[in-house]
Amino acid sequence: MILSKIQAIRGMNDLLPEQSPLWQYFEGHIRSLMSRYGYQEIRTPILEQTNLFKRSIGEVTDIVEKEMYTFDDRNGESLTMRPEGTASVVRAAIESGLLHNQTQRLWYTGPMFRYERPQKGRYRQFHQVGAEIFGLDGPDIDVEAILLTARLWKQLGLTEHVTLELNSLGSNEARAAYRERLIEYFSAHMDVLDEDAKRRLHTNPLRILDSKTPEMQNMIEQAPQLLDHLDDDSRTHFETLKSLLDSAGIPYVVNPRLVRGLDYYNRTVFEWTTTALGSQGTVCAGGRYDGLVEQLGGKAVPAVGFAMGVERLVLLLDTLGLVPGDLHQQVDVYLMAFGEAAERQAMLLGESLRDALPGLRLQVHCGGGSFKSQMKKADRSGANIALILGEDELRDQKVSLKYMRESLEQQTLNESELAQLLAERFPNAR
RNA sequence: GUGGGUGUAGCUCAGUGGUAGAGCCCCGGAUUGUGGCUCCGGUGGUCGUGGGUUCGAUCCCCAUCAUCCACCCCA
Repeated sequence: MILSKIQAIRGMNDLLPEQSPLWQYFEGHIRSLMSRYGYQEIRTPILEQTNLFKRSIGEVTDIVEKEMYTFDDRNGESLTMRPEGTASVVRAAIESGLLHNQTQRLWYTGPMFRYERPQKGRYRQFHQVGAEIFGLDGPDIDVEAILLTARLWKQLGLTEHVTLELNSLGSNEARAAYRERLIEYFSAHMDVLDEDAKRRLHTNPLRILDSKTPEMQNMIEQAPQLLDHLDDDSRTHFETLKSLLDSAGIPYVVNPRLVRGLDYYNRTVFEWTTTALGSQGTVCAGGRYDGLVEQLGGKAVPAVGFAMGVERLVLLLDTLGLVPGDLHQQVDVYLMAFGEAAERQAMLLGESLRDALPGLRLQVHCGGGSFKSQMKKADRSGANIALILGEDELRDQKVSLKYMRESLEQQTLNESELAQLLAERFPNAR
């Protein structure tokens, strides 16, 4: 009788051993980078009260309307698996008093959940790395956030493959006023609007500017420009931002149609995009959200942040062949043993080598098998050195050392000679 | 939610209306304690699932599920 197989939930993937070194490589860069800029890690629960996301992301956004994993807890309270990280971080920061008369530079990473049709670079459980900075309202901190991401691209070899797009949404008031003007303008051109545009007219009119429908292009060209309706402060903020980026040597493209999908943004918004991933081209996006803290019940505090999609970036590295070659080599030394007494000895030798060389990646063979089969496993492990503990070695209290990848002669050593040789050979192991 | 492609061995894929094959992987041997190359042998599949047509379906038809890509939207 064959039982039906239980499969992973649609759009939720296992990270298999073959892929994990690449993820660790990426995460390693993130950790050190954040620390180099003085950002502190924050971890928040995956589940939150549903209202948190409704109040922050916006009731009429796609995310809230149809993409959230929402269900009732056993006590009847509505819970939601976080579709993004900012709302939770703001909630936690307010709740713990982190925003009381102080600035904070925070970062986070973890899984996010959105009920969407999966496709390349888009999954129902996906991972983001993000940063949120509170208590600073100048363009200098916006630039810092961008510089941080630019440095990451440089470290990963991605600089030439990504483009920075910039826009300013203005103050919340200016944005609201512009929104009304847009609705007015589009309403006067109802005959040209397609289905999508009509649907969005009163929910997210700014999005209509992004439409690719050919018949609408002329009309969109003539539409009032967001950048022409900025308030003076926002204009100055944006001009300074651009000038700081210029002096830092960071190229960018001003995209007047760049509108983020979440309601809480104001002033600076930016996206890093690539053309190498098909239709999901955004690998990192962020912006300023000066009103959100207050909106979620805190004292008004300016804030800026960004989030990047880990799956997309890992995929990009893979696609572009930017994965370091030695990443998949997971073992330095493979220790084989033949016969019960030697196996017992090998286990002890392994532990003693790990005591002496904490950084050494040593795999001890288990499960017996012929000389040939163990040698084969040593080869497949990727180890540069194989250690052999057989009858002869056991009798002489020695270990044979064989170089698997170089034409160096095999040696027979006692344990202290062995430890010394390995220490020289793997300087980082000590 | 909409559209299209694909589901055959662990993986990558051939194939035919008469119940299946290759390469890789894995195991063993040629080689008593020396891997990679070569050669030989072996394990492994209710051909996604359910129904229909048929004497007979892995193949044709329908449904369903999964997966991929695109739209929408987004990291």
